[in-house]
Amino acid sequence: MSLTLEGIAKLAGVSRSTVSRVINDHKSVSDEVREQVWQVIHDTGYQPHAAARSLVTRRTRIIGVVIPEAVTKLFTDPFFPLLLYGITETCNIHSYHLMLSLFNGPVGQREMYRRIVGSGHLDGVIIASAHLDDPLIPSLRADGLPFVLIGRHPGEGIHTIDVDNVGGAQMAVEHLIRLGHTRIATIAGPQTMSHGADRLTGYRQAHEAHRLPVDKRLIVEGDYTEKGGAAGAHRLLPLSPTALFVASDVMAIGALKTLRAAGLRVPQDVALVGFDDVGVAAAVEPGLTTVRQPIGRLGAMATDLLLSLIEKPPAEEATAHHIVLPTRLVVRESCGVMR
Amino acid sequence: MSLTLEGIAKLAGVSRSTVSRVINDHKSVSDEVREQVWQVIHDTGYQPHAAARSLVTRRTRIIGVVIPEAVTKLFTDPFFPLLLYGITETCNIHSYHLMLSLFNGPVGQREMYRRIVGSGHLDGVIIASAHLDDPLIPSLRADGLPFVLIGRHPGEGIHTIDVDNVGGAQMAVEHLIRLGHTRIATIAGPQTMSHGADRLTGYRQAHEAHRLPVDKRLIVEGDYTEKGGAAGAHRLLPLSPTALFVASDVMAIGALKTLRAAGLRVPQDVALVGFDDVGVAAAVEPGLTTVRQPIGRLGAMATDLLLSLIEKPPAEEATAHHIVLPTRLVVRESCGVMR
DNA sequence: GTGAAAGCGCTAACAT
DNA sequence: ATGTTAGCGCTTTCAC
Repeated sequence: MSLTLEGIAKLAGVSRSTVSRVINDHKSVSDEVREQVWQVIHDTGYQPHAAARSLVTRRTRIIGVVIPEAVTKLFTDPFFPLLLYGITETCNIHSYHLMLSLFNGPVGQREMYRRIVGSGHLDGVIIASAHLDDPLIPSLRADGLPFVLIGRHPGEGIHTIDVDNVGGAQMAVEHLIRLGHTRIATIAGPQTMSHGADRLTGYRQAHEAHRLPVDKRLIVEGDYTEKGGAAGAHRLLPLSPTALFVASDVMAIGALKTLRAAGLRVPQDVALVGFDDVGVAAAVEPGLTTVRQPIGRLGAMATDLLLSLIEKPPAEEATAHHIVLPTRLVVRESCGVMR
Repeated sequence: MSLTLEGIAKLAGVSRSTVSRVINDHKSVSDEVREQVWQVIHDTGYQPHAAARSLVTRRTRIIGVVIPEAVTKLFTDPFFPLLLYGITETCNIHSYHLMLSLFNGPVGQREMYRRIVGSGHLDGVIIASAHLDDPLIPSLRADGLPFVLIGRHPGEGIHTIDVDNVGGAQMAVEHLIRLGHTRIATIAGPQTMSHGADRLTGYRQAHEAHRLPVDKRLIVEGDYTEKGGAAGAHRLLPLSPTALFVASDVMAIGALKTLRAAGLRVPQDVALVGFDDVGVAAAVEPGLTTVRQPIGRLGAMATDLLLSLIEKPPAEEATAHHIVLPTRLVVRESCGVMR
């Protein structure tokens, strides 16, 4: 494959420029010549050299996906695989490539960032960090590289896309309220991450909407691990809530185990709703009512948005997109009916 | 960042070549000048343009990771996330980048392959396909692009790396045999994939080693899904095996459910050993004895091997590497002791 | 509609 | 030890 434009040109009996025009689908080439050149290209299996092309077009057709905090999340959570899947699907459709960068937390992040962004490898970046104050974000803005953030962010003019964490949580808790529960506890996620904060907001909004007071003692914060869920449930049990809204899949598993160990039945003794980051909890506990999130679509839409940003750069300071994908409640027996 | 070598050269009062030498750490530059140039580079935050560099060096410092059959596996199986994690770790250490390609099975694979490999984007590729007859492999060999296959492959001269599926399975089954079991059934994986075949081989070898006959009816094939595991167990129950070796994590969960639904206790009625693709089954069922595989290290070592292939191309037809990482048996109560 | 020629930013001989 | 020069393979004016 050390065939170049020049080679094709010779074989087709035309000039480099003509072959280039054919490849890039320019108008001004006679149908006859175009046909012929394509023939040669196909016969030889020629492919233009990406680097050479990038050098002049300043485009690579590569987008980056940056996932900080890989260690902790990647194993436990099928969120990232699904997200990646959605992203690659869309990349495949549009003939883009995907460069994946995983970090182990903030250490060396700054330097990694420079390596990734500074080398000009990327046309744009998807950041899958829900940290509300991620240091990458100001850097990216400064560099003027198109990027889309998965999650929410307080900053201005940042394109974000997220599943509806607030709405999902609210739906879940309202469901419990409608079943008659009034002492609904929650094991929330980390409040420094947007989904953690949002799901708690939803919990609060549900109470407000139904004029139910929020008992702060019924709110504990977990860390999205099974252990955290178990510990959270442990702290909540003495307060004898009748229902429990757990802000993540994996924590729900932990909470379930604690409940069972305490001899409590679900939903007879404690009703339970989880946030289904993708089905782990539901797989373990088929009866679990959960909020379902379209993670694959999230990845796909993030990519679509990014590509549109890349291909038609928005007019100076056009307003940023903030896409929110609806979540839905999958009701199963774990909520029971309040006796 | 539209600063170029030329710019740095001017600022430092030297020529392009000198700056280039400094960047590429060539010997022949006076310490004084070298120092000075680095200063300017740091001050300006200059980074060489990757495409321009690649165009002349014919190196991109990007490796590809190709995962066919993404749809089916990616969700269910934490194998890929862990593998990716190991790979990125190693890439980070060596300042390589990772391009991820996921396919949905063979459709369009050929064309995707050309896009990925033909464009010259990649210095090498890791193929995470255990299909014994993956069509990518001959193509890659023909192209002369360095690649490492995760899994096993019948072809000559192919660098492969895998966890010890045969040994792990054999260890697991021998453990059951030592506990006194003689009717050990297995739910095997797909026999068209190397790990599927290998784990069954291990099962057979364990029997041979202990001069135990293999009852073919006790071997059923699953598809690595929970459903497949449940169905497999269902087919095996009438044959009343005293022990069960399940060739995958997820299938073990399915099998467990079937056993329970049938009112059978583990290990009292049926002893169980699983193949822990990463802990899903063990998480669900903490008492489950499993074969543990070092998937993260698998990714890391695959990358190390690939990079060494890239950086010092082996002498014409040096013998290929076939690395096998040991697995170990994590014994928990699910094996019980044969009464 | 087509070709000739100028570069994109870098590295690597080749001079000095 | 440093500068000069010639490309790497492509796109893109600019002529014709």
